[in-house]
Amino acid sequence: MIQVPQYTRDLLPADFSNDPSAFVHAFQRVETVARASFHRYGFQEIRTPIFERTELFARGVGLETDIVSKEMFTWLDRGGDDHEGESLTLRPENTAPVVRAYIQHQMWTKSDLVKLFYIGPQFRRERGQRGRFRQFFQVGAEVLGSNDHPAIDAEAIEMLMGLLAELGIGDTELRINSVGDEECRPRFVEMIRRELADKIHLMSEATRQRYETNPLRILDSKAEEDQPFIENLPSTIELLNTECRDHFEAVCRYLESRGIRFRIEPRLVRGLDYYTKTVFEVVSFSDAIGAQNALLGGGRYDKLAETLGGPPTKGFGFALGLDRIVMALPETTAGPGRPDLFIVHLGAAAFEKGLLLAREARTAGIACAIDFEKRSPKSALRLANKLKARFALILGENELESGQWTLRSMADSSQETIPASDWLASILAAIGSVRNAE
RNA sequence: GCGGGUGUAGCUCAGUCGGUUAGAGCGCUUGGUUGUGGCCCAAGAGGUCGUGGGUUCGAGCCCCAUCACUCGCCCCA
Repeated sequence: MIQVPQYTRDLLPADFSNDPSAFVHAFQRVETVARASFHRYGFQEIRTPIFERTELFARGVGLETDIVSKEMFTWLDRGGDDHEGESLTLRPENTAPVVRAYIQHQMWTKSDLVKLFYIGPQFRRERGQRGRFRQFFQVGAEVLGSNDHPAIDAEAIEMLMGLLAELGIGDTELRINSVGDEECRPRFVEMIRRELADKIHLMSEATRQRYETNPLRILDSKAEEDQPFIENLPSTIELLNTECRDHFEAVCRYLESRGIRFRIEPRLVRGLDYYTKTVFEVVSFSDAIGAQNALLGGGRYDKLAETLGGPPTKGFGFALGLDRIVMALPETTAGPGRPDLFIVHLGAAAFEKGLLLAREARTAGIACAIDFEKRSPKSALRLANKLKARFALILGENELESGQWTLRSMADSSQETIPASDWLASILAAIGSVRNAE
C-alpha cells in the first residue's frame, strides 16, 4: 500500500477520519473566519508560488537559521530552454515570498501602506510530532510600507486576539518582546559574550556553538543546564536604543489601551533572522495541543525588503499555524453535506426519472442525493437515514402511473402526496419550513 | 540529527503461563412477509496477528533485525 509521505497527512471529511484535528471542515471554518477578519481590517489576499528560487529564502530568512540550513526541500531544476538548472525550494515560510512579490510588482507605487494576507501550505523537512508536519498550513499577513508606527503592530495583534476569541480558543498567552535594530543588536551580542565568557564552557553544546555564530539565540535556549546562566543575564530591553525602546513601549501601551493582556518575555527571540523591534507569539495551554504549543508568531522586519533588493520598506507580519489552531478549537464542527432530499427509486423507469429529477433539484439549489444501486425500499430509506437526509422522495410504479409522488419527512415519518406537475415548488416549500425550524 | 512508545478485522481494542479452529464492540451487507429509515433481534462478509529471521514439539505471545506510525528533544507555526 502506498501511504502519504513521512510526516504528512490527509485532511479528511469527518466521515472518514476519527481525528478531529484532521477534519478538513475545521480547516475551512478557520479559513472562513480569518478571511472575514482580514477583510474587516483591510487586508487583501495574495497567492505566491508554492516554490521559489532557493536564493529568496537563503537571503531573506537567513543562512544560519535552522530552517534554511537543514529543513528545506530543495532541488536542482533540470536545465533547458535558455536556463541553466537552478536551485528551487518548496517554501518553508511565506513572508519572504510576499515581500518578493511586493518588490517585483512595485506595490509601493500604488499605495504607501500595503496589507496582504495568504493562506496555504508551507514545507519544512522536520522530524514530525504532534502539531508539526512536513507540510503544514499557515494563515499569515504582512503590512508593508513606509510607516513603522507602533499602532500597526498593535492593530495586527488586536486582530489576531479577536480571531482567536471568535474561534473560541482560550487558555492562551500572548508573549511579546523587542529584538531591537541593527544598532541594538551588537550591544546584545557584546553583552551576552561578555556576561557568559567565563561560563560558556559549562553550558550546552548548542549554546557553545551559538556563542560563536548567533549569540542572540542563546537567550531562548531550552537546555536545562543553561537556564541558571540565562536567567541571570541583564534584560535586553535595557539595552535598546531610544528609538526601539520608545517603539516597544508604545506597542505595549497600545495593547493595554485595547485591554489586551500580554507578558513581556525578554528572552523571546524568533528563529528567523529578519526580525527587528517587535517580536511576539501566542502559546496555547490546551491539553489538545502537544509540546509544540506556539499557535502563531510574528514581528516587525524593517530591513527585509532591502535585503531582498527592494527599496527601504517597513514591514510587520505574522503567521498562524492552522494545524495547531484546529487542534485548539473547542469543538469539532460538523461539516456540511447533509442532503435536503434523497431520491428513492423503485424500478428501472423510476431510476431514469430520478436521475433527471436530481438534476432539476440541484439546479434549483436543493442538496439532492440519489444512489446508483437497485435497492429495496427498506435499504434505500436506511441509506437516506444514514445520510441524514431531510426528505425522501419516493418514486415507484404507483407514483409514476398516478403522477402523484410521495414525499416523506425523515424527521417525523409523515408522508404527503405531491403532484408531479408542481413537485419542485412543493419540495422547496417543505425544505424551507424545515430549515426554518432547525 | 538524537531519544522513548506502539503495531491483532475498515475503526477502537481484548487475547490468561507459549497450547489446538484468533475474539468483542462499533461500522458494513442481508433478513425479521406485499413498497417504508432510526430502536431492537438474527445471520453474514471481513485477518498472511506490520515484515523477515530465530528459539521451541508448538509463537499473536519469547529473542533479534527491519519497516511503519506515534510521542518527545532540537527548532518552529
